[in-house]
Amino acid sequence: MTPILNNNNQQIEFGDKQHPPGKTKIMAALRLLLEEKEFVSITTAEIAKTAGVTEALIYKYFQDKRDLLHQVLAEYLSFLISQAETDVRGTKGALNQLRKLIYSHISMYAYNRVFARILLLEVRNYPDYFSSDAYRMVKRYTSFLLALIEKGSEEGSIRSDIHATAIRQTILGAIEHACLAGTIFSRAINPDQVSDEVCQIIFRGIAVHD
Amino acid sequence: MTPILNNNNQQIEFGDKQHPPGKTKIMAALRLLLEEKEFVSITTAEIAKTAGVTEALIYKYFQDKRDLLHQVLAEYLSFLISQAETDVRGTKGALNQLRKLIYSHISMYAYNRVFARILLLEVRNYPDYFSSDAYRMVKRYTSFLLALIEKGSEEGSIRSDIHATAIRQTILGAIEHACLAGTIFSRAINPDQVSDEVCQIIFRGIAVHD
Amino acid sequence: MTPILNNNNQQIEFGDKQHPPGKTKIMAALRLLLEEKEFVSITTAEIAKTAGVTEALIYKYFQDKRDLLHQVLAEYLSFLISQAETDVRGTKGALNQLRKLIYSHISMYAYNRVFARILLLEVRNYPDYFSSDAYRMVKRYTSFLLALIEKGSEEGSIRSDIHATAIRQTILGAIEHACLAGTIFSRAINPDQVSDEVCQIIFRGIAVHD
Amino acid sequence: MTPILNNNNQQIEFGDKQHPPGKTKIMAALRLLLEEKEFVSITTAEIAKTAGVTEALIYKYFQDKRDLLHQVLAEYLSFLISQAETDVRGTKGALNQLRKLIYSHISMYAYNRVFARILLLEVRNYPDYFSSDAYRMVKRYTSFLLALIEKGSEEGSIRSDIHATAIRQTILGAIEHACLAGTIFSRAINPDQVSDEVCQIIFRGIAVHD
DNA sequence: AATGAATGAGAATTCATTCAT
DNA sequence: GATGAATGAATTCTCATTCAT
Repeated sequence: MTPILNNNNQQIEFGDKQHPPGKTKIMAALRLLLEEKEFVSITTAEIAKTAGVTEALIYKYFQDKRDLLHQVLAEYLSFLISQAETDVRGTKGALNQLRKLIYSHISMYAYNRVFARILLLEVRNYPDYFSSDAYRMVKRYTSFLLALIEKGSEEGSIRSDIHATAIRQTILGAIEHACLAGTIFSRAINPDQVSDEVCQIIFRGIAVHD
Repeated sequence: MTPILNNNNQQIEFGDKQHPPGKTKIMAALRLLLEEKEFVSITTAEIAKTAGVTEALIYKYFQDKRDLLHQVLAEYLSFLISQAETDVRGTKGALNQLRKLIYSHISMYAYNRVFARILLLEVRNYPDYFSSDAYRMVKRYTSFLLALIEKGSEEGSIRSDIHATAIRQTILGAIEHACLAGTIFSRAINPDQVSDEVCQIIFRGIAVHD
Repeated sequence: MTPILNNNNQQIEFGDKQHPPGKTKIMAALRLLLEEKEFVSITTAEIAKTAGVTEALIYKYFQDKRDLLHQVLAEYLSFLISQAETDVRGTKGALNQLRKLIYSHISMYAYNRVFARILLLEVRNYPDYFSSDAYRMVKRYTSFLLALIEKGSEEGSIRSDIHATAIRQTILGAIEHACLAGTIFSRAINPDQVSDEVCQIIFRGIAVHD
Repeated sequence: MTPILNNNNQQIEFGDKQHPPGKTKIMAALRLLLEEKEFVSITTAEIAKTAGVTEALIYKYFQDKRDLLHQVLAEYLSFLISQAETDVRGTKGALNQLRKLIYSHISMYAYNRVFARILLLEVRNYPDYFSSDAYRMVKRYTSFLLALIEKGSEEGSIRSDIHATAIRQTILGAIEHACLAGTIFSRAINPDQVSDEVCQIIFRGIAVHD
């Protein structure tokens, strides 16, 4: 089993539990298999066998193998997004909100290695990802992040002499890079430490100011 | 033809011109094809045809298709490394050296899209990359970067209250993320602008200090 | 068609008719093709074409080309074994039973050249045969033969100053060598004559006793 | 190194030492490789590498890969034949001569596993063997054996109511089968024991005579 | 006597995918 | 909601072999 976990390490229940059992089993099977190998070397036969269904059933619920991957990713993203919204609602001040969001984002990778694998390594190489629902959700998430940065600029807590998009880029890059090695080499990621480091650098810079 | 270009957009000549002609043609063919599609959808038949040799010759010079990819990557990396060494030699002060290096790194991606494709998108998903010579060169490059950051800390120009590795991570993450979109969507990357943005944020932070 | 024949030249019906149609066709196709050429020069494409199925189906039912060969062999062996059991049940005295068994064994080769080809020429060179089910059946058969010889020794009809295993070895060697030339050069094997010769020599020896 | 050994475990020197060094090295390389795997899974590239020459050189001295195998076999056979002639010259009485020959034949297999592999497992499946020089040498050897049996019949020491060819068949079959298992599973063959067993059975029969 | 470079042609095997039931 | 049977189409990789030098 590879359930989806929140940043208290608790298993998430999805609202979309209305999946037929076969579909649920297939998605769980792919999640399980992604713990151990890359998507390309997972065959539909393997997925079906792990799920305890026939290969044909995969094509009942998913357009093709990549669509399955994207739907699995979308489930994770829907959680990440609702988490981000909750975070912002429960915090005051753009910088604090940003810090909270960075922490949640890193936690998501830390507790859901499969999510990290998919988003950081598996989907990007193939053009079809960029027209998937999952990608649309990513855009939604990053827009949300951008809006937060812009709000910070207006507030006066975030520098306004740098493009908000450049700031977003750097934050996301820092997060991803910090989690990439852990993901690739299956090493533990410590969300507290990593988010502190990222925030220190991004918020205050590395140069010694005099 | 897809020659390797430096940051003045000039074609690089490799010292290792001692390749047999067939090998050179094969590597050039892969570079050319990578301009237009992902590695997985490039067939060995296509590579051979483009190179004007037979498929079998690929397997004389490369262990398999991925080894070819890694060797192509290694050629780019050998240039990136020598460039980094030159940069540091020609500049004074860790921060300035770092800025120069960031600029060169981004330029390398900007002028050699194929290099960016390979390093940012194609090799990471497959475990065999991490035991390749190319990966060893990447490690060499990042060690070099780390040493530079440590030197900055000693000099007093770079904060020493943050792990040098965390700083490196953030820099590399920022660079990669900044170049990733351009690489994926084949959009131009402006090395001056991108490196300025990255340096502003990383060097000075995003928070308004009072 | 290359059905399996008993020593009255009658076609054998297998109990294991529960094969899916494609699997049956593939096995029949290989039997047919083995009438005319060696296993190595039979391609999977040829097998599929002869069977009227696609090559891929072969790999649905068999692990690889050799596994197909082993499964075809196993079908023959399952018949040989049941034949041997029948022979022994219907005859009295170890020597007579042995003679009957030798006759049946030689008949099996005589009437099923493909079986002879496979067992005497095709499987032995490759180590994987020795971990196949087919090989396990051969062991079962030769154990049965050994038990028969031991019974003869206890009865007093077979010399007990020679290892039963040595006797078995010599009998099997004599049978195989006698059938080998016929198999290789596609010459008819006369079961009556060959089994008489083998039995005369093995049972009574070649030296003139005085 | 895989030299050819006689039945005193001494290394044989061939008269045909006039081979050019490359040819000798290639034949030795094949002998060495055959200690560990089947002929089909030995590649010409491997042979060349082991021999320390280029693949092209193999085709200078041998028509093709199988011709190389046959020439290696022929060297062994030339020794077996001269050994057989020596044996007969030094012994009196057809049965004694036969016994000596059986012993030498088994010793040859016992001390030269590669020879056994080639003759018992590798050459038979392929029709081209039967038009090779090596096969002609085998025929010469078996004719020699047949003549010996016929001489025994005339002498009165060997039964004349059985075809000499049937006797020869049984003897060769017994020897081969006795050595086959040892060859396949790389188990030691004890020439004294095996030849005793074979001779006991073949010479005196297995039935208890009253 | 020997080599470096290159090839032709196949050949097994893989895998996602479909469809009738 | 699910399956058993079968396929199409490709794709990597292998390997013996050749030839100019």
